Amino acid sequence: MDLKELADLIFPDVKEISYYESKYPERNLPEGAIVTRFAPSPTGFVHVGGIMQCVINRQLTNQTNGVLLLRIEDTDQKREIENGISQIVNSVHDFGIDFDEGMINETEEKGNYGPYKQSSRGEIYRAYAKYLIEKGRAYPCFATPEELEEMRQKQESLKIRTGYYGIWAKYRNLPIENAIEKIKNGEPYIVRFKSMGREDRKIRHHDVIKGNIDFPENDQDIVIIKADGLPTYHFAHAVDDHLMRVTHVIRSDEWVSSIPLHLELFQTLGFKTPKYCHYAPILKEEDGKKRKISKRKDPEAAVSYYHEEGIPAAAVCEYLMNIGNSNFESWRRANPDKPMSEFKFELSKMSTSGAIFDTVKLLDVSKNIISKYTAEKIYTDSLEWAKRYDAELQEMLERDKDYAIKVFGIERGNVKPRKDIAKWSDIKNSILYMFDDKFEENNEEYEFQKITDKDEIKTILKEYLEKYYNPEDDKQAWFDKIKDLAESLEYAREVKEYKANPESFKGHVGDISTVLRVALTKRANTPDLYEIMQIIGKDRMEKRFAKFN
RNA sequence: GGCCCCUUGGUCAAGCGGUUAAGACGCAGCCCUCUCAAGGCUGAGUGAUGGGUUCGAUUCCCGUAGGGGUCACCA
Repeated sequence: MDLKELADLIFPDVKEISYYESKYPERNLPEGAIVTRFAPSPTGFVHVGGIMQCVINRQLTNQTNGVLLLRIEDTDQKREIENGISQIVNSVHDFGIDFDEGMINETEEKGNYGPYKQSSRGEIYRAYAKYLIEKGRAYPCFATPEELEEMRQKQESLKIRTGYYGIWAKYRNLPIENAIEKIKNGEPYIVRFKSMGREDRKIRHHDVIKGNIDFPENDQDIVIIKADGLPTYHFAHAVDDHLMRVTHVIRSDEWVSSIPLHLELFQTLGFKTPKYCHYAPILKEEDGKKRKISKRKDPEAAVSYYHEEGIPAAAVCEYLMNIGNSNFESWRRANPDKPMSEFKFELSKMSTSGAIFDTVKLLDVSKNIISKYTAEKIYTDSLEWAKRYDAELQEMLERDKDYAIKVFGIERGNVKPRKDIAKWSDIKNSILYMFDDKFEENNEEYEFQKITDKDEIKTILKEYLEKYYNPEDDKQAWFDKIKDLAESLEYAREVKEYKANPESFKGHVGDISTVLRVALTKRANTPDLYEIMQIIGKDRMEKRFAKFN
């Protein structure tokens, strides 16, 4: 009766691990290339934290000519959802990120280090589990869940550490022949790792982001193969990241406490440990306290939020990059036109404490990005958004493409482009008055600011159209004429002039142009009035002004 | 509770023993040949707390408090 026999009994038909070691050889990549992975469970949409991880992973692998792979961690089949994998691939793709290797939909994958779905890797995990049993570093455990629960309660009442370790590891030293007998009798069991660690010994680990961390050694005999035959996260992590030749494990810091375990697992399996990079998750403030941003409670955690609001994916990526490496912001200032991919991301510059997600700042980033777009791109992107979320806007944009592009071209395409759009859901309201039917439907009152006398307004509008407005004028001539009109009606040509002697005038040019602006748009604030008049044209201006006759 | 991590303005943060403690967002004010958006300038606002070490601590050490993570046959 020896370990080999026990191992053969538990895992009769598996390959030697040497088979897998040679099947998945070291990757032939340039010095310093980072191989990393995004490894979600297919339990629903990716959330911002996941996107942030992908943005960072993509940046790092691109800048080192490395590999980014998508591995699906579906070892908990209770939690799976329909089309979970496609949803992940698509939502990440929407942010401009694609994977070099891994799953591409529910069933297909690409790359030479697969399968990339853990539920398809059963025989691999079993091979390594068998190897551990043969080495005497794993063993079958027959404890029932009830037994385990009872043990935990006992430990709690004794105020000692909970878990399956030391004297509490009931089946750790079960004689092999007893184990074999129990298995032959059909008693249910799972496979546990046999830890050689001691809680009273310290280890120091260097995390790429967090720096040195000291922990007690792991001494828990954790489960490596569950009753369903699938591995636990910890075991799959070691086997997969080794076999996929992952160099950097970049994951949220909820995993730091598992580092001692993972280190022992890698060492016992004879694997080279990857570099660990634990980053702090994105937080949300609530009632003065910080907590991890949550898909259920926080709309901005779900990627669908950004689509619905019409915030460009590029803006979200840049904002997340900024959370990752705060020096990105100054790089972006210095390099306004370079693609984000040229920024050199550094893991060691990531913050060790979590950042609260700042939607206001995101909108500022977005505003800057959109300000660099051409009118055509704004047209295309906002139309695409409108098709999904705003039928009215879609109709407005589609009925005359050239006209819509002209509207988006107001104060755009010059050195100092207009910066007033932060998201596509903003634009309908800001261009409504450029469309006659929408302008007519608008029931708001005309809010003339300073000049409210009806006859005065009538005079201004009438005189302006009859004597002053000429569509051929350039902007300077156009403005000079408004000044001429102002002067003729006893308003100051210049605001300063008026301010110096307010009693000598009825008002100033600004008051006159406000009347024109409000009569034309029902808005007191609009972009450049000259351009608006150019686009609307004299005929339509006459119609709008005619209301005051 | 044990173990581990974190703590600079409202938010993101730079700094790595000597600084008037950067910068960005936000906020307030002023300026910019018409209103906005933008831009420019100015301003308010910061190292949780108590001890050390040191000529000198935001920076190093210890304690305290607060916050977070983790202690599953979930990842």
